[in-house]
Amino acid sequence: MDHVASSDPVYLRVVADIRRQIVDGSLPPGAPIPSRAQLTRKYGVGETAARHALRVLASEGLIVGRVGSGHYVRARPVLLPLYRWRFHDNRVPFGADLPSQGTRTTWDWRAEPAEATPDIAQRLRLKEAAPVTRIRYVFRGDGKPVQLATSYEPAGLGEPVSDETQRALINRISSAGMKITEVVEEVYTRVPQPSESDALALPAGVHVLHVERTHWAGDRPVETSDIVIPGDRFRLVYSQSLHS
Amino acid sequence: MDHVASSDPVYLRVVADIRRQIVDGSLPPGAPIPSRAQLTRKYGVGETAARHALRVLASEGLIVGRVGSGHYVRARPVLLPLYRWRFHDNRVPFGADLPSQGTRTTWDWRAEPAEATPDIAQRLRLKEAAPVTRIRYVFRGDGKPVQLATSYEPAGLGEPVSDETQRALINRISSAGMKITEVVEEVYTRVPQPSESDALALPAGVHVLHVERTHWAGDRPVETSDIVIPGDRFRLVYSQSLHS
DNA sequence: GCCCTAAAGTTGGAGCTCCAAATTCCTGCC
DNA sequence: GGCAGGAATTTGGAGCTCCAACTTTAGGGC
Repeated sequence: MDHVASSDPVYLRVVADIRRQIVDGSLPPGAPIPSRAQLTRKYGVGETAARHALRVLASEGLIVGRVGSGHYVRARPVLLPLYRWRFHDNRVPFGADLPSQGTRTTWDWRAEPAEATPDIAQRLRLKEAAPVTRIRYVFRGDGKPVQLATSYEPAGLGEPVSDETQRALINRISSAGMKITEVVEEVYTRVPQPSESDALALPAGVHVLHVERTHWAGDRPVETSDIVIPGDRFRLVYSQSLHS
Repeated sequence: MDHVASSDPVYLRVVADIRRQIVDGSLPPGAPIPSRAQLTRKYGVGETAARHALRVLASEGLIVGRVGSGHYVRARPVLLPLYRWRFHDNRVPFGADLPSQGTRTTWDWRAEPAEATPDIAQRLRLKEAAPVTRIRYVFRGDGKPVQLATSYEPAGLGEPVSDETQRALINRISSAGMKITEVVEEVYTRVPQPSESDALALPAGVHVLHVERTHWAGDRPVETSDIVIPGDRFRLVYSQSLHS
């Protein structure tokens, strides 16, 4: 999952190892992370690498640094609940332009049980061949199909959004001057309400995630998924392309 | 907006200055960022600070580093379209427990025009007193009001999601074993489809953002907004508490 | 047993350096 | 004029160091 080649930067080796321990539970919430000095000894790396590793993990939200004390696994790791997300495969294979604002839009969808392929399983953080729900959409602009979309989600998440709901969403969004393809699949996940047992006051809040694969007409496929938070109080981040 | 106090780390000074130039356009897409060596001279900081600043900006997605060449403003900055987000003020002032799964849930909402207070304006990245839409929600669990929510969004984003739509969403989400408060306001923003003029193949994808302020019953107010992307292909990130 | 103080440890900022790999640019040769 | 090759830059990894601010721990005195 995390495989880091030996040719990769050493700090990534450290990151991957600690992250693995956090995810698999050997480092439970609240557990202290070895200090900079200890990491240099343990992994035989320089202080720069140890530092960099800790900074990456902290920026990932997996650990928290407390000045004078140390780094700790976040008391309420925000990682796990977010493993239930949805993967959306979004295609525009017709070479057609997207329907412009005001175009009458219709669509059909059909949900069906399926098994997670290795590809999908990895993205949804499920085991291979785990039960998933595949939802196929055909979007039409003025009657002409302009977009095919296939969405995968872990089985049991519930019924897909109904036709009316989706219509309402699309109408709302297109009235906001955005395009139809902005209607995407999303998974709402909430970290439970914060309590005083939290190591830090940070968590809480709502996470809305989306992973998307887009095949644009007349363009090379781009498989990305990014989430961006701008501004000075926020970190602005994007993920890398899924495939190169 | 970006104001960085003089007591703040110097690398943040550099970050803020370059970010400002990118956002206001003096550094247009594709423009080269001064190199490490130049930054040290220009700002009178050490190489570590210059480096750190560039890394932060790169991790924010505002610039791209090309080995051997330099750092450049991303051809398609992902920052601007995302400034249209929605702020959600979420309250549970009744001391009541949230309705558990299966509880019958009803709610009312009312949208009204308003002017952005300094507080809201800052979060929505609008000018002070800019027109916004305030939407007030009352959520009821088995008839008893359990949650008040106030949502602010830039005016003109479109009508709020209708009652039926919201009902459908809530039903869907609660059937997935999540709680009612997971129904949040979201803003869909899409970066235009990538083209070959992009400095890098990265952009594309969908951003779903949410800023939330939660006042939990019997708990100190927590004002946070976080977005998390787990896994090895993703950076996992959260923002800081909005206040302290 | 308790409290206060001092020492030790830890983070995070900041400085400097060296190097490999990649890009750019310029010079000189044909 | 065109091309090739080498020099100069630049990024990104990695190493080391010093220090202020803070936390934790340990010890000594009462």
